[in-house]
Amino acid sequence: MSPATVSKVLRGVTTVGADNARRVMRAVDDLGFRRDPLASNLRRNQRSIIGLVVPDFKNPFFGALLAAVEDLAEGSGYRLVAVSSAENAAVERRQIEALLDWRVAGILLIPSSTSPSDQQRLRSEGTPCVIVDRVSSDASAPFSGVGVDNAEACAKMVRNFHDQGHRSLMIAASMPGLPNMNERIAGACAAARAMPEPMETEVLYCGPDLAHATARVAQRFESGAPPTAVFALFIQATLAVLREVSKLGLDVPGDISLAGFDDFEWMQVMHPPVATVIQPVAELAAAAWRQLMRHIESPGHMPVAIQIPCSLEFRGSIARPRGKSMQG
Amino acid sequence: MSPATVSKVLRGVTTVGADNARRVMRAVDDLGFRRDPLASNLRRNQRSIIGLVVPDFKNPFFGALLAAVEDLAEGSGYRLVAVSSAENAAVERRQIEALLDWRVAGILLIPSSTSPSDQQRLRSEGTPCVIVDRVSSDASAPFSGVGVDNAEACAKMVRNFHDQGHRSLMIAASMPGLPNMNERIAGACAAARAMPEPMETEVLYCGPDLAHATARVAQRFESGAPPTAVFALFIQATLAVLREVSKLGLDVPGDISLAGFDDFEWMQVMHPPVATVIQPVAELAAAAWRQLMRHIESPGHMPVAIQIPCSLEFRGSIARPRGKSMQG
DNA sequence: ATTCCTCGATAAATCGGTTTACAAGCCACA
DNA sequence: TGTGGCTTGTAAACCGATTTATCGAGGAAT
Repeated sequence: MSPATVSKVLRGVTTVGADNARRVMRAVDDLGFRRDPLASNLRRNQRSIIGLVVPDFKNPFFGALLAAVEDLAEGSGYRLVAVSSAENAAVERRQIEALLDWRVAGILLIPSSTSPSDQQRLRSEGTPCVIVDRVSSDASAPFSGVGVDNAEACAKMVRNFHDQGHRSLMIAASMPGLPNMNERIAGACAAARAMPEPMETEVLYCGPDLAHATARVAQRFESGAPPTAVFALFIQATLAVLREVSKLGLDVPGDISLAGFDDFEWMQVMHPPVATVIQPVAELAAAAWRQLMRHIESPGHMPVAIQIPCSLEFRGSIARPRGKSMQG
Repeated sequence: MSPATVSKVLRGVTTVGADNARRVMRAVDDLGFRRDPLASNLRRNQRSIIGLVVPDFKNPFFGALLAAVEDLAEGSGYRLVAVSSAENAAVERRQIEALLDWRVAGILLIPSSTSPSDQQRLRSEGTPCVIVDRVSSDASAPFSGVGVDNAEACAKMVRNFHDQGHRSLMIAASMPGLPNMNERIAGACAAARAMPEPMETEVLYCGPDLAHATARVAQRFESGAPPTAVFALFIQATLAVLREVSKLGLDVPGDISLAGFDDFEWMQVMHPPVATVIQPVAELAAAAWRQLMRHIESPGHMPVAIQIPCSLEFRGSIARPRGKSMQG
């Protein structure tokens, strides 16, 4: 029995006799033979691995994205290899190099570095790639991007603050530079400016992690009159605000109304539950996957930019500020 | 210039002339040549991939474990491929099969299925494997296990409840069957029985996810007198208890004291902050990695069981029950 | 009965890199 | 000068699969 015949049977090619096929199958069962998909890919020169670069495995938002993409990969006969860039440009570069070494069929990248030169270099490698979530709105971007409509979602949230009577808003962002963060800030500020009654807005950059965020928020709250509303644009800012507010003995939403970003399970368990912008993780993953498949199947495809709308959950952490009646 | 020479240079073999080595390096730089580690492994018959099977990417505890293991892998020249079993025995089996197809050098498994037959089958494949976190205390286990000292940690927590004056304790577990969950329950119950004054303990099985847990906890709280203390043994139970307690207008810790398991960022932000058992993720990952390396390097190695102690954080969610003075 | 055609099975080349075996070059020593 | 040891470079086999080309057997047609 020749290896070619075995290979045919295992791939389900029909040009093999029924009795011979049965013999092969039995031998496979008996010997516990498993074919090596890596060796197979080597010969076929057709790759079946998709790389996913995530900034932080500990963030359940990225965890959910990872789980969704893994499902899609399995459904399309691909295997997913997820790596973390640890929010670090150097690590990200190294991880992408490693994926390239593996000859992945494509890369889904949630960038942690903002440097466009890195993306240009990746572009020149020729491996299909789609930028996810942290999409730069730059029209000359080398890759397709799939993100959410950050500006519109934030505008809606700001309008809600305004309609509830808030006139002073603090926007708690992470660091300058992340494209989606910039969109959120811009969307929120633009909406505030467009309101019939002016809203005083300030942007507080809170740094990359909970420790920095807590320090920055504490510093801000100690240094002057706190705003009546806080819009925390990422999870650590939400946590930092909650911590500092409770430390100062302030009441949510009595003294300060709060909105967050992303829907984490604990948000609904707080009292009051935390209002938030919900990014549709499954749709995000599905759209990103679709784009990547398209780029893999037709390599000449032009990059496109896709924005998916978010939904908003107005929960108990937002209320009218003290002293504002329903009329005012 | 022959491929063999190039290969030698790239692997850093010394039997190649300095001038020739320089020529190769320059050509590599110019052509952007990258060697394929997969093809390399194929020929060397020496695998450099470690598989990690995790029950749920959305749980930050597993996310942290994944990040820690990824670091260790990179440090040892291995590449990590993380897959999710979605808390589902069939998916877990499929994922393990896939890793075996890849000829991984070893597997770190956080089991979601409790069936020992699956582990026996895996054992017979010969691929080194270490069970992490959900370790069965069974001495005849086919693999080394690295977990935490669940029983002792839970006993300490129960002792603290007792010393604070609590005499009725509800233990909120996930589902019967998970080994670490059983250890936690057993440790807590044994400690309760061993107290000088008797503690009334009940075990509530809450199911796999937040929806089930919320329903079960709600049902329990509606059906009879609530306990003065709740020990939630997994995150969804903690969240469910917090939600139901707040829905019923009860006060933590005034009406009910609460302790959780694992340290999530939001726990310190709640008011009161949630007391909890902290599993040392980094140590867990390091010990598991060490064991796996040992099994890979010396295949005949006997399985061992390692337990790492946890630390406890007694936070504001635990207090003396109402009506209990400091004296008793 | 011979030729042609089709179908199923096998041999051999291939993917990208490693390894073994061997040949060539150089120097020293008798 | 011839032989032996040592270094350096190359040819060829190989890892586990797939693919192409080839080949033989059997049936239909002449």
